[in-house]
Amino acid sequence: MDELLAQLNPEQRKAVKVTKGPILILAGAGSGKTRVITYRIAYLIKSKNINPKNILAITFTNKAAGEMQSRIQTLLGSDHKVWIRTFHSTCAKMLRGGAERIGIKKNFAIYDEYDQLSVIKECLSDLDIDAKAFSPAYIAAVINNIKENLSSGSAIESDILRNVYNVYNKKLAEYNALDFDDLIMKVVELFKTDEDILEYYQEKFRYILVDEYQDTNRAQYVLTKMLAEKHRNLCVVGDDDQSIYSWRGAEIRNILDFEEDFPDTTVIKLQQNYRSTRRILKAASAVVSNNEYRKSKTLWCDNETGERIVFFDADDSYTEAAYVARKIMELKLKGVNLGEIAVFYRVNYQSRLFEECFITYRIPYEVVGSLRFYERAEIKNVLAYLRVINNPLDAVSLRRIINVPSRKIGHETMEKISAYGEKHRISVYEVLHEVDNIKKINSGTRKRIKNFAKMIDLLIDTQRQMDIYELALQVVKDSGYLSSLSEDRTERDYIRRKNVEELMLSMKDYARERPEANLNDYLEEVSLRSDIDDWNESTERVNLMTLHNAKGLEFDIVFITGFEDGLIPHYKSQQDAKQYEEERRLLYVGITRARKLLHMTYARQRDMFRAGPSYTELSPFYHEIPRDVMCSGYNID
DNA sequence: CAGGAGGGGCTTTTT
DNA sequence: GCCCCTCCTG
Repeated sequence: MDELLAQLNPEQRKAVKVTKGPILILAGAGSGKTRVITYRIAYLIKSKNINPKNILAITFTNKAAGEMQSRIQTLLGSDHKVWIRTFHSTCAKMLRGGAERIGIKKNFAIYDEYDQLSVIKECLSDLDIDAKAFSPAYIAAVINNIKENLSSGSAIESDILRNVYNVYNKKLAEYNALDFDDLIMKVVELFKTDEDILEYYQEKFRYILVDEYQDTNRAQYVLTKMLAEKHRNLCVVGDDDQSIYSWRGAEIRNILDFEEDFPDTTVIKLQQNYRSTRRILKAASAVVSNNEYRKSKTLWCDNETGERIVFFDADDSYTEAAYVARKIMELKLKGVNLGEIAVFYRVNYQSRLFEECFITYRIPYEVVGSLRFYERAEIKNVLAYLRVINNPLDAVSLRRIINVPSRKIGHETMEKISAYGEKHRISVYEVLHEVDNIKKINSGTRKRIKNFAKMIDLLIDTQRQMDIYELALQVVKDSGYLSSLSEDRTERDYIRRKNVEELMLSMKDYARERPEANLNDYLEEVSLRSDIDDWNESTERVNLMTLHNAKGLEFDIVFITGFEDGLIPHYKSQQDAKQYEEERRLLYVGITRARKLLHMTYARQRDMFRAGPSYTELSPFYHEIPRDVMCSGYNID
């Protein structure tokens, strides 16, 4: 351990060795944060003889959790039992244990954004509200806001919205489902309801560490505080300059006011940057220093001066993409690994132009996110079958698959089924079993419904004898879904079939790696998985991703594209000063990902979907970057 | 009454 | 460019 500690600078060492009481580690970009966190956990176990079971570490993504797991494993040279998870996954696990205490069955489904929108649309149709007057997306934002802040529905002023909120939650309860924010909120509720459970976890997790603390929301903050209250060994790590999730309810306040919440806090600032060149760091610091709302700190470094930041002013977005492609070709010729190159953009749809261009230039690339695998229709369909088998009350999934592939059970029929269920206070799934009582449905349709129900029942019965892969195979065969995809010979169906095959393969891996896991475990993991989790660092491909996804990563060479007013900062963030500052932080995050070389590009014309090309303005943040660290990229020809 | 075809609308970021 | 909704057909 001493050997390890010797590798750290004095501040880092202090961050590892102060194990008692509340600690705030303000870790600037590239200051060796991950190393400090992993060493800290290893130190607790090895030098302080803390039982690994008594440590909880919360990360922002599953990917980060996985990396931390393996790093600690390497440091300790053995298996360990530290809980390293995201907030959502931590809460899901806690709820699997104690949910029944607050009226949730433990096979609850986890609803993602799209499932949530389905439920909201159901509410609107039930309540006869025009979706044009209140858009589902807006309502989702209202609902999430309430839950993220642990506020109550009664705080909603609009009668209509308050009503939707209540009906929405009632439906989730009927479906035995929780949305993302419920996961956190319900655990807080559980802790408030059952002191024994809270005490159990307080006793269990004597040492708590929360990474990316600047991106926690109110609910997560309260949860953390409850857990840490007894032993008070709470270490939070973050950087207010990298807070980029306020739109998801994150409160930068949580990190800025930590010392007020815990007056005896040890504050440690990690301000030496080991990642980027001086010029890159200078640009990043200059940009972010324009923010009012931050803890002041100064990053410094001993690193090389490095190349100037290359700024390219393109006539249009196609030229921009071509510039990036050509620069990448040049780099490749110089022997640069393509995996060390990343292209960042503000919004997902920007990836398309780069993809098209890279294909013509034959540049291998990998897009993180965009068309998210687990959100593709065919994948969601297969998973919906599994979700119904796991939790037949899950009406969103049931509705999704009852007519996929087509069983001639359409909209009208489903309306009748829902109405019947509503009237007799039973679930949709139960209605399927007494469909003969609904005379309004013709006998042919009733027969088809009964066949469907029989198939699901059979799958429910047999699931216990199979692993997840075998079950899914049974599902796609019995349901006729696989053959329906095979029948058509369009390109689209081919891709869908390929995707389903890929899903099946991943299930096979899952079943092999985690033989003890059940269907419930699998579905939970898949529901909480993010794009970045599935991304593997490759040496062969250029990485394309949003600025948000770039957080926590680093690359030798970075392209920040679409450096325009309206994209960076995004036009929807320009009214509000706080949101505007967040856009600046987003840029800061992007710049600080680069180790050696940074390109920034701006397209004077960009196709907006409807009207043809529209003219753009250079980002106002451009003028915040000191002239002397930049140069022009015009000399490409 | 299911389901395909065609028109209109809209695109931030994500656990 | 894609998704959703509507309208029309079978």
